[in-house]
Amino acid sequence: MASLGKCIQMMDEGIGRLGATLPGMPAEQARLSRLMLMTGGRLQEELELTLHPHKLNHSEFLTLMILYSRPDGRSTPGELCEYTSQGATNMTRIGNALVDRGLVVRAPCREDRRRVEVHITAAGRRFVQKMLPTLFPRVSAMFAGFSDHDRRHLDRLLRKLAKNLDHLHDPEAA
Amino acid sequence: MASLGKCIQMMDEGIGRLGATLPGMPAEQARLSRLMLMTGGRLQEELELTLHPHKLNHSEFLTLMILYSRPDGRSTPGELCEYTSQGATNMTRIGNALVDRGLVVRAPCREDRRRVEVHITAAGRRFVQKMLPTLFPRVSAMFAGFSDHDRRHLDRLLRKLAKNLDHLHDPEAA
DNA sequence: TCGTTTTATTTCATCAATGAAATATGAGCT
DNA sequence: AGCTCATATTTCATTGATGAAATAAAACGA
Repeated sequence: MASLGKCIQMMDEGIGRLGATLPGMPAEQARLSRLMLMTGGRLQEELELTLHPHKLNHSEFLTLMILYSRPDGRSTPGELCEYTSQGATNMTRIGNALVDRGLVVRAPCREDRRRVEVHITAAGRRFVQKMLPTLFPRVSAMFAGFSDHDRRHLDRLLRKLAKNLDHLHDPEAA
Repeated sequence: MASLGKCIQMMDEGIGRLGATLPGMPAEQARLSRLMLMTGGRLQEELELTLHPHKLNHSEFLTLMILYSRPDGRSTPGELCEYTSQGATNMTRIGNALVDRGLVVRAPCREDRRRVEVHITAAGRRFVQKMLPTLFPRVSAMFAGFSDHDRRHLDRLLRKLAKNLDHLHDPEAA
């Protein structure tokens, strides 16, 4: 696997030559897109690599973390679908996987019995408290050398990009 | 599919509560990781959506673009593997797909006949010249409202992040 | 009560991507 | 010539994810 640095260098040269021959090309924006795709992709690999020993995939991890970080530790499959960008079929599967491991339980919802409530269990909380800190050193290392200023800038720019991406599909939404 | 904005809001609340209960958590770095994962993922979906009508997947597109942007329009499977992060088996498949569509041709390499040279064809060039500009409006829209300053900042910060990610796996490499 | 809608699950079918190992060919060295 | 390494392809298998449609149960409205 080539280093990101190598790939980026390659990309820089390529876009340099491309911009010279294709009139009207937004070269700087294209470069930023590629940078986002490359670093984002590598970051995701990194996360999945770290999750693997804990037998979690990204969706399961995300689902569990949503539940853990909720004040009441619960949600419904429908809501979880929303925030994890998963289909309903998949969310049932994710729920099954987490239930099988005793990390969450399902319970019928009192107010609306069509719904199901997914609760994180005490074992689920313990699991998160053990596994999450193993991510901390890696996350810190990723942003080594970033000043407070850098972090605020990156935060701001990524949110701006996210907003533009939202507009791309639904120009009306906030 | 929930908007990125909604997901980010959710994430902010979650990390806020998490940071309060888990001592030693690098909350700001975690937030940036999530932002990178979310926006990077959405950006990738965006790209693949745009590529789909042209019957290209990401790897095929990348491979074709590398060839197109080379001064001599050629490379070898091995080198292409490097820069696309694909295995050799996959690169053979990608080559087959592009050859079948007449966008590239394979030729034996004169200096080292174990190698194969992959050349972009005239039809391949025409294809790129037609399809690539269809991406321009989207790419521009993604970075709408970004000043030159913003773009330079984002560029710099992403490269810094990329370098850190490289170090994470090979602390010796440049 | 009946019909419609919402919510979740189950069933079934893919589909896409990937990759390890065996194979074929040629380079390079002694 | 004979051995080892490098390069690409082929074969075979798997995994992993994903999702459409049918099903079940309950809310909601006329």
